[in-house]
Amino acid sequence: MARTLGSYAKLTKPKISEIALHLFAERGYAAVSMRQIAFKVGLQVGALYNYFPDKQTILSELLINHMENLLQAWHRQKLPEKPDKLLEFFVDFHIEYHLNRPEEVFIAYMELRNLTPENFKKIEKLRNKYELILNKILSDGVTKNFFLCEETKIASLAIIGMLKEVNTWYKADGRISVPEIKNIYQQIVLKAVT
Amino acid sequence: MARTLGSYAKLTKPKISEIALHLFAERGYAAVSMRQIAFKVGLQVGALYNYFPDKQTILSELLINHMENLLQAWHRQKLPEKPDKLLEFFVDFHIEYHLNRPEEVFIAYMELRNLTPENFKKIEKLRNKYELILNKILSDGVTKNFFLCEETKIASLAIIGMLKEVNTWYKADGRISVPEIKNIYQQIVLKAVT
DNA sequence: GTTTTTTTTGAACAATTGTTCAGTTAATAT
DNA sequence: ATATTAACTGAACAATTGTTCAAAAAAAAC
Repeated sequence: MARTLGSYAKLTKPKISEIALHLFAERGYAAVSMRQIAFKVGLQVGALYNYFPDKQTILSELLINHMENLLQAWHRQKLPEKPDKLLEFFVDFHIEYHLNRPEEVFIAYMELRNLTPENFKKIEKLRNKYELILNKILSDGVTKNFFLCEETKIASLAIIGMLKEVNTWYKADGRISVPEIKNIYQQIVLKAVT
Repeated sequence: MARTLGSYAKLTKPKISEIALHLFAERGYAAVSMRQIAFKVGLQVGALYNYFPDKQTILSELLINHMENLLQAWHRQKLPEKPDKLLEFFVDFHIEYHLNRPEEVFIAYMELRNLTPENFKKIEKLRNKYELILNKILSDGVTKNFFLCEETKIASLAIIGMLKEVNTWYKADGRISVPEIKNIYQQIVLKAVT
């Protein structure tokens, strides 16, 4: 009878998301207009509304997907058993994953404000999940007498905070290579909880 | 002859800055209009332009003042001599200063993007100055055999990163008091470089 | 009270915003 | 080929944006 759903759409929607990601990261959500996105995709503004009900949904989908992908990626890893090796592995994983997705990472904590309360809560939940992964590594390590740390909750936040910082200064052509960065942070983190 | 310059202006300009600070922190620079600022100050839009040549200058003044005040505050401190005590003092100072100015801190790294390249460089320079303070504490401590740390530059960034994180989760009515937070971070930081 | 200057108003400017939708084009299944 | 629907255009909507400026108001010096 007729055309099947989503022949072009299957290509167009990801393209919109991708371009929106670049623009949001570069200029900030509020400073990017729907027309700018449409132009870069090669469409007129109206067409965007075939794929997203409004501007905000473009952003919230990006953020939610980012967090979900992060969690899925972690759970696909084969984890070492010894707590100290596991902590090193986490540091490694975090730096690797986040340095490979600077734009997602950037907007993931720059543009939270522009989410509806509902979407904001979704992100917050996913964040907590991620933070709990590290928290568990630490508390398990404490139980097994590998680590010494009274406030594992705060330590988790502190560690994630300092890992996150890497994204703000790392330059691919910089003085220090990624493996070196990982090493340095592994040492600092391990010492901090030993 | 006539009216003296700045009778009301001396009150009005700081008021504009203060209200802009609140609004920028709450909604983001791009999402706040000059009319919204004017309304909260109790003026018409046009009047704002007696005090600031444009919207961007309101922001850049806030950010530059924030960084300059931070550096001045540090140099007013009476510093302990022993490297480990000095590092503890820095942690203490940083947390104290930043927790007392959550809005300045927030926009100081959320809204950098909205500065002209020129103003951006100014801020970057001031940031480097602050970071060098910590870097010097660490390298002095290494020289005097108090600390063990190969990459003091990166360690500085890592430490500031993890201290900065406090502002994102601290709640005045939370489980943990400010002195406790300071203690925990002092321990983590000290261990990380020992 | 008059003069002088600061400070504010209020309206206007052109440009841009997110969103809607009737109508057009294009692809695909029959 | 034809019918059907997916995909997109293009124009319009009302609202809002930063900024400007002549004119009015308000305050202080004389």
